[in-house]
Amino acid sequence: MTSDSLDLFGKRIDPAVVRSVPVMVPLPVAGPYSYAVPEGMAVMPGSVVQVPVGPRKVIGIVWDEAGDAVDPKKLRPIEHVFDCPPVAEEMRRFIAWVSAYTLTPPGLVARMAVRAPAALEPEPMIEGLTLTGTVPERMTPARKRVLELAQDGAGWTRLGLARAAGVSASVVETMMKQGVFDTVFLPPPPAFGTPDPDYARPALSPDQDAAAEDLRVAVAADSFNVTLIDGVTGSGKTEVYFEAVAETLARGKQVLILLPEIALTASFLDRFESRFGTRPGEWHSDLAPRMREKVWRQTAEGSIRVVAGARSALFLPFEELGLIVVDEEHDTAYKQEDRVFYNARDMAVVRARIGGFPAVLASATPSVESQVNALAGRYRRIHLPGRFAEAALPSLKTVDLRRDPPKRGGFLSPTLLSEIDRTVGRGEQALLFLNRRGYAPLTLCRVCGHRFQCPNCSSWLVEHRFRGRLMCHHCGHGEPVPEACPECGTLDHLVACGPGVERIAEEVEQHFPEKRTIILSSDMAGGVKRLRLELEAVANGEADIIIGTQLVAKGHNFPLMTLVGVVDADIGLANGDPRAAERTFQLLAQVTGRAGRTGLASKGLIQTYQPAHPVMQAIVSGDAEAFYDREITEREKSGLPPFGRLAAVIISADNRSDAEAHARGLRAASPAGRSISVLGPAEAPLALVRGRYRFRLLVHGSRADDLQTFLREMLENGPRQRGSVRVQLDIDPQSFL
DNA sequence: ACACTTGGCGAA
DNA sequence: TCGCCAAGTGTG
Repeated sequence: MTSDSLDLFGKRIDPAVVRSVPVMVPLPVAGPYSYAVPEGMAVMPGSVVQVPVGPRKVIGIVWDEAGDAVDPKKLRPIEHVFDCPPVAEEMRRFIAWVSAYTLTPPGLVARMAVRAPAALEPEPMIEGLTLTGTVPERMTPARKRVLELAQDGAGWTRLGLARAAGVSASVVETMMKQGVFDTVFLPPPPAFGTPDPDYARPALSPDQDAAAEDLRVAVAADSFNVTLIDGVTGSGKTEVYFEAVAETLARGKQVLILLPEIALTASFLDRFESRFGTRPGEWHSDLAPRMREKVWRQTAEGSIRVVAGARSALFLPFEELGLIVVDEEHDTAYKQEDRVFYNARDMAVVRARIGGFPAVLASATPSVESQVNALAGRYRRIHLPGRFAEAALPSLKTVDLRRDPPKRGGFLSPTLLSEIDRTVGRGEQALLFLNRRGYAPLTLCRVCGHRFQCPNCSSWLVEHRFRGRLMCHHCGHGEPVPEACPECGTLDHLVACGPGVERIAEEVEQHFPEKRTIILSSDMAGGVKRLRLELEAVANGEADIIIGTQLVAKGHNFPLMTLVGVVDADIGLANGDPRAAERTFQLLAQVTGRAGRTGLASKGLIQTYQPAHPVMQAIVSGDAEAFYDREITEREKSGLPPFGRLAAVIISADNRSDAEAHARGLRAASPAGRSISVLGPAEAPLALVRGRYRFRLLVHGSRADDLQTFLREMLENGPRQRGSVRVQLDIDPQSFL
């Protein structure tokens, strides 16, 4: 090969005449790479292709604009164009926007849109049968039945026909051999039925009907708008936004319903089915690979009209999306905190804006930022005033733990215990809520005071008595509970401090030994499947007293539940998180909302040391508006999100001392009023989880060269992308509208 | 992201 | 001097 010709496809070609296209490859690089298009290959922007990168092959998307220019001699050919609909222009713009906003290399965002590799080729055709007109050599009753069924036409498979006729497969086989049937190839049947907007129109209350009409208007406008719909749990938000879904379907467009942790909300699929006559397409992380492919493909081809999915469903290749609903919009599960950092609720709004269609955010306890957007008029607001039909709101009271303390060694106050007694005595269910897994959140040695700490991340190890282990809830580290203190060697002097759900269960069993007690905790053995079964068992009344963590706050319906006791409402109020009050309010409102859904009179008792705290006041009085107003004012005062400017930077480097050195330089360069914190790789995620920082920076030690310049520039001009440095905005409600 | 190369350090 | 592993580099 001479230096100025290119050995492409075995022919020498003048590089000047090789056609090349930009291809977005799934690598953390600044832009698309250029590839040669072999003669006879047809590609267009959006085509999904296989290209070589170094020694491996990757899936890429043909892009619109070229990246950095490259020496034509380096061009390598596209190896394959997948036989699937090209990634739509809307989706490509969305990918580019998300990349810029989250400061993630575009290739890594693009990768999320083509993550069902086998779906890129058409689904294999199914072998079907048609009648040839030939009659069987001997007519038997079985053969006759088969023939009769086959008359009515299309789409029989060998097995399906045999089964429908009630004969064995060999009957059909023999008939085929005799030439009665021809085999034809049929397209595979759609994995999901077509939802019918008129299947079961619900009976709505006047309030709900007005809200539904309001949403229908928003959908009918056929343009970008955002509606925030709120109302207490049980007020019928789902029924109302289903009407927006129906309207969109009637207009021939597809719908995406985002749900947090869909794996656990089977009841949602049932509700959808009873309204629309069929289940929606499902999309979440533990979907079987085969189903994943089907859903991806059929969403792209338009045979799936509605997808209910977790946050990653935002990147599905809808053919003609016309509405996104974000249910439980306040839920933190919408934040993806690895690789590409994004909040699916915000990106859903962006997706809608790019597509020019409406978005609906629904929650009984909206996030403060959505509240702000509604108040500022950027979002339309629909409020559902009360519960529907006979369902009464629980009457809520605080229990002042200072005046009404539990017995020594216990965590349940006499007031709460006697209320549990009364409730289960009537054959109803009581839920005790405590957002702490395990037995005790801290273990120490009574002799020397040694506290068990995680070797990786400096948080306390949580005792799990069932498993006999000490676990780190932050990084997953676990070790057996030792018999002797590792510090002073004393035997049997370890003491558990504070309650976890296991310990509350122990206390409950002491008081109510004859009652059926169950713990519902996300880390119980048996995983998601078992948990789903247990939730169902509880709903069917197979337990009297339920002790649950956070997950019981999430949308499950327990018809017999008439008492909710919050064991310690103050958890999480004093952890330095600027959103602590908001989170606590949401959690308490959601968990107390579990009671009384089917009309039985119900109660909520909230144990707290701070009955005068604004959160407790708001919960007990039901005055959410006042609480939000206060929260917003507080944030304005403190300059915290969503109103603040850059508050802090976390540097997480492989090498802590490198990070410190960078930070020293940065502090010198930083404009006044902006603080910078440096945390090592282990501490940074913990601080982020606690929400103390608005900005994060993950710096990979080996690529830190540009860090100094990058950060200085960012502090002065706002975020930009550079190298492999990644920055995430926590919340900034104005910047994406 | 991932495969490959480089360079620093401990054992031979 | 070798061999190993962490750090660094390039991919079209």
